[in-house]
Amino acid sequence: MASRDTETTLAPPSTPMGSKERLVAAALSLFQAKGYHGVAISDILDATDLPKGSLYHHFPGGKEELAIAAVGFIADEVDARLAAEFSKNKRAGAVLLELAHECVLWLQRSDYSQTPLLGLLAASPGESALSAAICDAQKRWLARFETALGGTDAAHDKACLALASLEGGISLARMSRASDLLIRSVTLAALHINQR
Amino acid sequence: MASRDTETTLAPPSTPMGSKERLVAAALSLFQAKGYHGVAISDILDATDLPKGSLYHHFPGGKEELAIAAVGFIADEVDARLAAEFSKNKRAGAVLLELAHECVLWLQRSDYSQTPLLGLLAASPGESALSAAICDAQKRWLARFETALGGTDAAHDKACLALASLEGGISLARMSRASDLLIRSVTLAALHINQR
DNA sequence: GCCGCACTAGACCCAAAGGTCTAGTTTCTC
DNA sequence: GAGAAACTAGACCTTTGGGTCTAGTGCGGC
Repeated sequence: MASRDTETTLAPPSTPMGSKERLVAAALSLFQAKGYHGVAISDILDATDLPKGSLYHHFPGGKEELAIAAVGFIADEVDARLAAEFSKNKRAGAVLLELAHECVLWLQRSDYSQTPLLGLLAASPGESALSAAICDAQKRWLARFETALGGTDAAHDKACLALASLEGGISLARMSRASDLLIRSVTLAALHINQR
Repeated sequence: MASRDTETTLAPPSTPMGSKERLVAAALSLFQAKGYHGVAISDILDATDLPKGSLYHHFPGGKEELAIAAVGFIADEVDARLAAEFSKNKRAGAVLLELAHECVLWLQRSDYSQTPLLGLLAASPGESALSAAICDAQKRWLARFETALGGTDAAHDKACLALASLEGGISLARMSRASDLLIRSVTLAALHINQR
């Protein structure tokens, strides 16, 4: 799954290939903009110009299965990205800031309608497989930061702050349509994380 | 509106009086748990044991007007709370931590289904009056922290980090059903905020 | 050439969504 | 105690939701 080339953005592939990929890309983008319940199947169909039959062929589980696939996609995307950055021995704070800047671009490009990452998906049906997928994604990202920060208990704390300031900052920025709110919080968090 | 006595919790009033107040309380709680689109009018009606007529009598604007009222309620609540705490000359970090601990209680009491504050509401119809209400609430809270921190530019940054770590931390904690993630990020943020 | 498969196509279905409307009932006010 | 407001009650309507199903289409192997 996700046979991406060496792109570096968090965006869905610019030239979606098969209809399955197109469905995932459109679903991800819509879910990030309006949340799970805010997106109708027909919205996704409209965005992809695909008929219902295709969707239910590729995702017999319907909306939820598609959402899970979308979460899995972005989870892999970010995870791979983090792995790549950390493998260059960059400092955690720098990686965090870089990620934030990319999110800003992403926000601005979509006129603040889309929030990258998982924030909005959280309003998903409780106790479902989808929640589990989201939770899993977050755990993986958290783990990346944690190990990059040394794996100690303090590292765990810092990793939490990193992700929290990112997701929270995105939320702030999105609502106020002001990307500097994201940058401010993440910059400060990065500063703290890099200490010692 | 919100003729609350001297309670100190973020929770809706324990003894809701009129049906209008009950509607707002139930709506707030449901919206915080499942997001705007995740809640059906009938859910709110079920929760309050009120007929449709009552809802549309008090809120002719329907679901959105009710949501705006709910946002206004929590906005006032938190704002008043912040004002009270800061008037005692408490340090901003301490106030933030206190707030976080209350959120933890709130999360645990609702079995991690509810997120206090506005996080989930964000998945609201874009460009609506509701978004404006949410944005306004966030601005007010941000301003409280900012002035309490001295009103400087650095204070603004710190205020952003405070709110971001809170909202982001709640999101992390909720998804993983682990309140320590919230505490960890906020504690670290508070530490940084209190510096200098 | 034709069989089978992966996929497209979209009509169709039922339940639930948000909202309207008209009757009641209560509760003030005078 | 009469009349008007404020509020409750719930039947009803319309649209949209997610999902099913059957028919078709293109394309591979043999």
